[in-house]
Amino acid sequence: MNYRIKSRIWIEVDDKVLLGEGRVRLLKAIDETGSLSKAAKTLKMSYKKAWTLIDAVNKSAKEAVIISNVGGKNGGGAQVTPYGRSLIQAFERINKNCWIYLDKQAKSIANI
Amino acid sequence: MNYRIKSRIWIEVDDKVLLGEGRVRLLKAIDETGSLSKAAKTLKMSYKKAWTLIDAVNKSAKEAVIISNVGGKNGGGAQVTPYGRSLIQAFERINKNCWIYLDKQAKSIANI
DNA sequence: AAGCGTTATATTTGTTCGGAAATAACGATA
DNA sequence: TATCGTTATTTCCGAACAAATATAACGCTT
Repeated sequence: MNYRIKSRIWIEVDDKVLLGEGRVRLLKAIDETGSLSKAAKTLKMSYKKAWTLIDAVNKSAKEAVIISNVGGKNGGGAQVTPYGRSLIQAFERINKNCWIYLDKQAKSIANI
Repeated sequence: MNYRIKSRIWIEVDDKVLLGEGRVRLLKAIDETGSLSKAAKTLKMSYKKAWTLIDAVNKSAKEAVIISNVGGKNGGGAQVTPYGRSLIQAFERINKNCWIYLDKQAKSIANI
């Protein structure tokens, strides 16, 4: 049979979700655009959803993952901290390796 | 930091979900009780939800995962096929190994 | 033929979730 | 001080999802 094994992984701290696939995607978009609203637009998600996700990240993280500035030049913006970037990097590396492992496992059960 | 990496995996066939954690739990309960309604009761889920899950499994599977008998002695019942059992076994093995892998990875990022 | 316990299915009711929109707050800039 | 574009937050509504309820179908058992 032609099986495929899919997965969702996420990082928790103190039983609270810190980072999942959606949040990582959003953080990367923020890193590229420098703004929460622009990031939401490029991901075709509502500003509210983006804000809610970031709010949850901030409530779980013990160290700042993004810093946001309200008002000021161009109205403000948001930036991913170096800590945030290293988390993103770690997540993506682990996630990719997980896929590779599961693809291998899928082949191993192709005969059943 | 004290990170934990959690996961959800599922098996797809032709882009349709065949088995996930919930369905495996249900199938195991059916295997133990010999009945869909009894399985639903032990898992504290509504009969309808259980039936919907099994219906989805049947629609995705090319080979029978469970066989159900309606009417007759004791009103009928449901049984997991040998194919279903081997799928359950494979799922649980792969899932467990996935956890082990992710726990290892969590330790590897404890310093960030 | 009636009763029973099950699978199978439809219908209704409740609950949660996400999007849309409106509004406030903010601080550089002009 | 007025403007601007952003972050921050609330309210409302509909849709999607889950649960509860009701009912049909079925075939052994008595």
